[in-house]
Amino acid sequence: MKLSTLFGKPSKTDGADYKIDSHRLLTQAGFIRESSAGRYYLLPLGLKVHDKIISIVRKHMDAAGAQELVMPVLHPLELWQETNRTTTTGFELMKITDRRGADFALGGTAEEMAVDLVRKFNISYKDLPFNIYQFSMKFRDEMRARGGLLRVREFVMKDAYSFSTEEQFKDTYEKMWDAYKAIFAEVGLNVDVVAADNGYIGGEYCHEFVAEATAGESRYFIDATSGYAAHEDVAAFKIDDKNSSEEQKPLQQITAEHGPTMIDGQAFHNLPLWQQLKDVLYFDEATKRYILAVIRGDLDVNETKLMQTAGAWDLRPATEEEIRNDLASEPGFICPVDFAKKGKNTGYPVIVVADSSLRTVRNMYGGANKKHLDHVNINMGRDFTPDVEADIALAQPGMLSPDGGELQEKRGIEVGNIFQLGYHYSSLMNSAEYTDEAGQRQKYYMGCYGIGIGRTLAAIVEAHHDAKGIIWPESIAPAKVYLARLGENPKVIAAADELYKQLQAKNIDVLYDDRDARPGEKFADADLIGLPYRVVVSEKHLANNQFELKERTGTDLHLLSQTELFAKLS
RNA sequence: CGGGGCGUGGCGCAGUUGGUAGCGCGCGCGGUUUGGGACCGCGAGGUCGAAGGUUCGAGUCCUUUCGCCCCGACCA
Repeated sequence: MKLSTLFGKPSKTDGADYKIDSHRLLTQAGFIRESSAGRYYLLPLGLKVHDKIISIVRKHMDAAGAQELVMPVLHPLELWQETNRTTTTGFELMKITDRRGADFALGGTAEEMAVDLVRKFNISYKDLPFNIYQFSMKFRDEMRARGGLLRVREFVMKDAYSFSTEEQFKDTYEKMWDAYKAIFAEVGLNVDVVAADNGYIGGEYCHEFVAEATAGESRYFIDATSGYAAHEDVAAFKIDDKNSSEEQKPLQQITAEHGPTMIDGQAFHNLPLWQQLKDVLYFDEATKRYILAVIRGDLDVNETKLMQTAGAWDLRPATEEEIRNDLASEPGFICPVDFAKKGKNTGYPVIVVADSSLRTVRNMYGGANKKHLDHVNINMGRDFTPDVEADIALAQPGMLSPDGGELQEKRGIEVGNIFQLGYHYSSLMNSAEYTDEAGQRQKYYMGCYGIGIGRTLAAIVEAHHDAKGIIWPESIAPAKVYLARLGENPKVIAAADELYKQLQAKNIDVLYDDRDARPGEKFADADLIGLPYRVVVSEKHLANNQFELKERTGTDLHLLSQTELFAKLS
């Protein structure tokens, strides 16, 4: 590669719109260019890195026994209808119609396609387990693209789908876990493996591989002493007892002229926040139910946990009109004691979900479903009985993990995940079965495993850069050596040209800066592009038959003979 | 989708009470330079996001619309 003819040269100026280092550096150094929001051109340098990441992923997937194939990008829409995912995906499905009027979804993930392929082969237990994967462009009509390559609308994903019996699954899942650890280690990323919510993909448990980064969007908690790690959506914690041994006092209603916030209530009663009963009313559009979440006043409702326990899909806060007119209560004074069982006008049912924290507190205070009327000495079980009692609370930094250590909050980039899908898809789709030893048809047990290649690339830059530019780990650098010649002395040019040829002959990837540019510009671009080694050919050192070598990570300049140079680089 | 901001050469920006578009970087050519982003000269490059309107006249005023960025609800 010669820089003089490279398409996509580095640029001195940067745009003002880049908020994230990887976005700015990758653009400035000539790796990517934006097309429209969330859609990027991958330029020659960027593609080299992208390809290297893919090779590493492929190597470890193959080693784990997975088999690569390619699926169509356009998915017959009937398949998505078969699993009811045309409306329930977390991302907007993009659709397209061909000339005959057949509807397709632009693939954003491919569980249905994988099942559809497998069921065409009428498999038996002898074929299990197996794992098939592909690298392909995924389309997601994200509500908001952001952060350069961190969150885009089109990206290459490695997606794998495993098929097995339930007994075999654990081994497959662990193999993928190990493969992912190896992949991210090899590309230079430290990742935390965190328990996460499986969302629209279905299934019962999953893990995200998160590269710690301030620019990341995922918030998660870890307990450094035990290794417990969980996304904030699912993070569990030990609940501290407050006054559960206190004697239950008689329930009372009192006039309470105060505003609608928690703070107003606390100030009025002059009691601790934890003794207040927090009530949050939601409506689930998917199942047409009101969900009243009740929790200790010092905690917040975790909507992901709430949706899981209540079986809700499409949760939104109830409006003031619904609270007043349909449920005969009052914003700021909602209380599960004598709360409506269903909407007066709509008839929609109400279910009350109580957080486990309410077991730790007695004689709570809270509203009485009328403006300026409060209850005191509310006790769960005596004064109201929830329909469901579960952990629906958001973890907070400093709380104790289920293992007893302190929870630390971290931020990171989710670069991969592994899902247990279980029988989710094989139950929803027809003929998703194999024949067992006894000749009986059985549903197979599935898992799926994704890695975003572009996001991984961006995460690597987030983790490896300085004020001057990118610092590529050697495993995925677009080339190993940045060769710069200084000045236009014919002897220097000849020597540099010769060195370039010899490096290529020895299969050392080299980017040759053969431009007629000043030294400062070449050094600046070398730092910006961030190859592991910089070799300089100059009049000054050529007189002694020496070349200068510098590592991107260091500041020392080494003067070496050509033999020494090759020894160092190969 | 809700809230905020912005659209003027490739990039970053200026453009006053409406009067027919300019600066820096970059790019091309010539020259002087050459160890941390040099300098001189010449030059190319813009339907001012789009459509409609007001006006003798619109980058500027009005309406509509499209795109982009940031914050929030989502995810590889």
